[in-house]
Amino acid sequence: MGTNRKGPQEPGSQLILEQFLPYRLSILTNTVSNTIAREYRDLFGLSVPEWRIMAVLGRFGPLTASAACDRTAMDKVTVSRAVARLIEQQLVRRDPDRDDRRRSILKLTPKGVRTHQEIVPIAQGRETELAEALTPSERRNLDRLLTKLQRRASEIAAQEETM
Amino acid sequence: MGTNRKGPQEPGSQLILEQFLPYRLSILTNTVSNTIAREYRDLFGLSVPEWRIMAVLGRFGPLTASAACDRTAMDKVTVSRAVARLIEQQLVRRDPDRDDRRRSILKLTPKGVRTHQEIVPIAQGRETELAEALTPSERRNLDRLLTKLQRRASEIAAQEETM
DNA sequence: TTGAATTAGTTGCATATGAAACTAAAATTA
DNA sequence: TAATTTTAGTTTCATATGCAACTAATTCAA
Repeated sequence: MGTNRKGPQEPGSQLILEQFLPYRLSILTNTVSNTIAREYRDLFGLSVPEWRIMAVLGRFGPLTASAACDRTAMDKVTVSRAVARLIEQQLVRRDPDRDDRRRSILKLTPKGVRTHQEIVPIAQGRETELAEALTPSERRNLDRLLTKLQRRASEIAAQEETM
Repeated sequence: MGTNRKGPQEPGSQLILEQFLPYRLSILTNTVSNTIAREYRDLFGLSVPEWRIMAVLGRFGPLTASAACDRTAMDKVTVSRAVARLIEQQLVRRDPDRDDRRRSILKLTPKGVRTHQEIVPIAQGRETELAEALTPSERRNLDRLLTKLQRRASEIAAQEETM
């Protein structure tokens, strides 16, 4: 309001979509994700959830499905289906957990390890290409800002949940 | 590489998912979008694409569907379906364009204007709540960084397209 | 113990999505 | 002006998603 220009059909307050943070984040993320998703699909036949599972298994070794959920912040349904396809493609193996038979242990197969090794540099290359739009100090800054925003966004989401 | 610690199953280079920019953007955006989407749905029965169409029509007045695509960066299919539902709900009116009969002109109905006026402050409130995680100077900074990243991301996407 | 509540993970269902094919109108070219 | 190409927008179809219900195993409590 205040000095805010009034819009063509709108006597009250304006929303300047192109400056609206949730919108800008969404556009940026979609631009980035779509590019990357296409590349993973074309080169490796992997979806983003599938690739994320590979990434956490590659980094943190054998994990249960729920640990993979935590690590990737993906829904358990999403993880369950991604894992099913990875097993089909023989990139991941599932062994029952002896101690708790509800669980199973997921790990990369040798083929999975090889694929993972191929993808990582490509993923890093894309990230570098993107991050090169910023100076090193800007990058550190972005890092801090994203951390703060994520913390706040999670708070808001959690709060909303209990209403 | 270099001093990079080697992971449990991975002799080569590592990808630290929780520091990987595309991943972080995706988590943040999903956290924000899901919260907002739930609110729009619960309060107004609108999906995110629907709300975005309302927002650009509220801000930029009567538009064709393809202008709405450009303004929202959404797919024409998404726009077409969102518009169809908005017309059903009598929030948007579609009039044929006299000059070019392939086109039609979309505008908010009076009811649509009222709904828009109700939503804008809520949307702004959420954004404020989120942005309050940052100081004013951090916000300006974020703004700049997002602009730079978006420009680069679009470049990469466009380049990829022609390959 | 044994019955109730929790947790791990999968499946069913209803909705969302986007690529590709399509219809209709307009612009371009021959 | 007729044939071709392009553009606006919709529909179709195949896939993705996520909630809710489910199964099976485990933990908790009486």
